[in-house]
Amino acid sequence: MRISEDAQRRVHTAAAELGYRPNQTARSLRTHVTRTIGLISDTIATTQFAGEVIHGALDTALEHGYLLLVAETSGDPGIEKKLVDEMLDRQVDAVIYALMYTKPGQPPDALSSLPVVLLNGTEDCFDGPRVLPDEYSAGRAAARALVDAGHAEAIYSLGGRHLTSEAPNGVFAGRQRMAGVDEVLAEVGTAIAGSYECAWEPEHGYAGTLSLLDDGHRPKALVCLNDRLALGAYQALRDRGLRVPVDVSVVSFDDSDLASWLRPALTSVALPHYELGKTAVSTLLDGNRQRRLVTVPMPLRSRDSIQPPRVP
Amino acid sequence: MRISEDAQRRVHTAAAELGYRPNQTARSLRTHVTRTIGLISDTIATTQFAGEVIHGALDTALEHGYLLLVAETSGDPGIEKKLVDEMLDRQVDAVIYALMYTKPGQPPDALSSLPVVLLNGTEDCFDGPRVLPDEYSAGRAAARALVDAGHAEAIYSLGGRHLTSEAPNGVFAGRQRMAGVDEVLAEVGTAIAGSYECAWEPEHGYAGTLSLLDDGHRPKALVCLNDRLALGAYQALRDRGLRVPVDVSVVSFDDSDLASWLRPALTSVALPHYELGKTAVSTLLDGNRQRRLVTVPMPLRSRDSIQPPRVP
DNA sequence: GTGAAAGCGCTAACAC
DNA sequence: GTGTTAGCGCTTTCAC
Repeated sequence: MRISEDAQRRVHTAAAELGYRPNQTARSLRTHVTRTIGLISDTIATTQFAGEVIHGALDTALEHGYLLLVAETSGDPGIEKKLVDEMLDRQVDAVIYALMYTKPGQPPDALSSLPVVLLNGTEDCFDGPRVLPDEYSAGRAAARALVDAGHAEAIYSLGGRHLTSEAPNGVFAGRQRMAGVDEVLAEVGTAIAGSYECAWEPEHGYAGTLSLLDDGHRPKALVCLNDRLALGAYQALRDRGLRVPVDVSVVSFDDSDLASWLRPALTSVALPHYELGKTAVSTLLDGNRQRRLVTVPMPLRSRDSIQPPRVP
Repeated sequence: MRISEDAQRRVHTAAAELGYRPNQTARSLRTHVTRTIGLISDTIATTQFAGEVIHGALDTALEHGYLLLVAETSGDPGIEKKLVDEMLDRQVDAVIYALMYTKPGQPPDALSSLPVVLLNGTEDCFDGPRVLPDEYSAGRAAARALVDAGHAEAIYSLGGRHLTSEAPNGVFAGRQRMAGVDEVLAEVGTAIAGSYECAWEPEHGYAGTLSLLDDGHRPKALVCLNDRLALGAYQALRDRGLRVPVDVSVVSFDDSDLASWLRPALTSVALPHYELGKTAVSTLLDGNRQRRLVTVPMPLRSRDSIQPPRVP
């Protein structure tokens, strides 16, 4: 100790008073760490998804002194390349490569030099951590909610696995959710009475519900594969004079704003956007770059759209 | 020219082949420019607002070789301070200080040293460029849509200026929109038949519509101050056996996803989130730091919720 | 015009 | 341990 404690303290107070902060740029040049994480997404706009993901990611990043460079490719490989280059130029420490919804897709090779976590990507050839919502358990939770209320018969699915001409195998979330639903129903000795396969948009929910009804089906419960489908279902049921939940119980997925806006308020299994963002960052920061799957629970949000089936 | 053109070309091709890119950190240390813009928002999550704003801001930023450091304060001054410090440490070139919805609020003093544009802030004591949606013209456009369809009588407002006990003067958007509506109606020699003042959430839209109806009012047209109120209004009208647009025409504001999901699809004056983001960045980059107001048009999106009034 | 050298603000390595 | 120095990769300045 060549300088006195007093002197040291005086320097520190002076620094604090002057508001001295080390220059991060200079520090980065020397150390090659920028304390900045890139968040590259295919689409941040269309859905409410992104906002919460960013929020969760940012909160966790900030706790560790990191900031987020956020960008969106719009699915355009040209933009993606430019974005990746710009981020590399700025020497981001790591990247979250996020997809708007759970589907195949993986980060470009240019990113292979740094830590990357794949958010929402089902591509299992990606050689690093992937974080995904636990869609299978979500399906189980939805079915459980119905079963626990006493439902067993005439349970229909609206949306199903999202089987359409463009996606003949459906979508990942659909397959997983339906697998969970089917399993729980099987466990209590029953099964889905019918499934209307379609794209997960309100108009198909409306059309699907009408088509079910007009084909003579009499659903006592509807598993809507997302809230937008449930919106369509509500409209159709009302048009046919059926009441939710008195005549038909409804359970759904996503827990978007819609779920709480609808009347009766919709019971829905939440897509945990915020947690997904948090988990992506903490997975990135835990130092383990090994290939693995990190799964985030999807909690059931119980509201007013489920009640025990009426005995005829 | 000491080196031959050929040598120069060979160097350039070699650089391109090796994928050489100048180190932005080193460059920044030397030049004090990072080609990075900070986007600080009070809330990016809750609303779909943020996604599109970020998208627009990013697109424009990228065109100019800039990237976006995105952060959210959650309205917490402590977080805000930390965020601002972190951004200052990283030497962002400029900052967009954005508010989730149009209201008072201004950037902290710590940012006064660099170019800032205030997005969605009504605080006119802020000494720099502000960008705001043109709510007044939006009000005019909504009223015009009704008037052009032949409406003049029994036009009610739902939501009004958002007069509540917490906000006794309402909100900026409400005051502006209603001013525009009132003016257009006055121009054609009529006026609002009544206004239901409330917070702009679906349940109030529902309650407000019912209360209007039950008080003996017979609206032929409803100006809903946002789409969520319109959702509530649709539910209430349906409950009372009134059809949109046959019995009641509806026009709304925001043009959120809801507007296209509702049946009949809702005519709504759009909040141009994407354009707001674009405009914020281009305003930031045009070099003019003077205090001024940049206004972004709100376009009418015509759908199926307006038709001429029935003659009794 | 062209080439060399200084230096941005910091930290890691190195002598003492 | 503690003080000094070299150098991160670039741009700008200044000699030539």
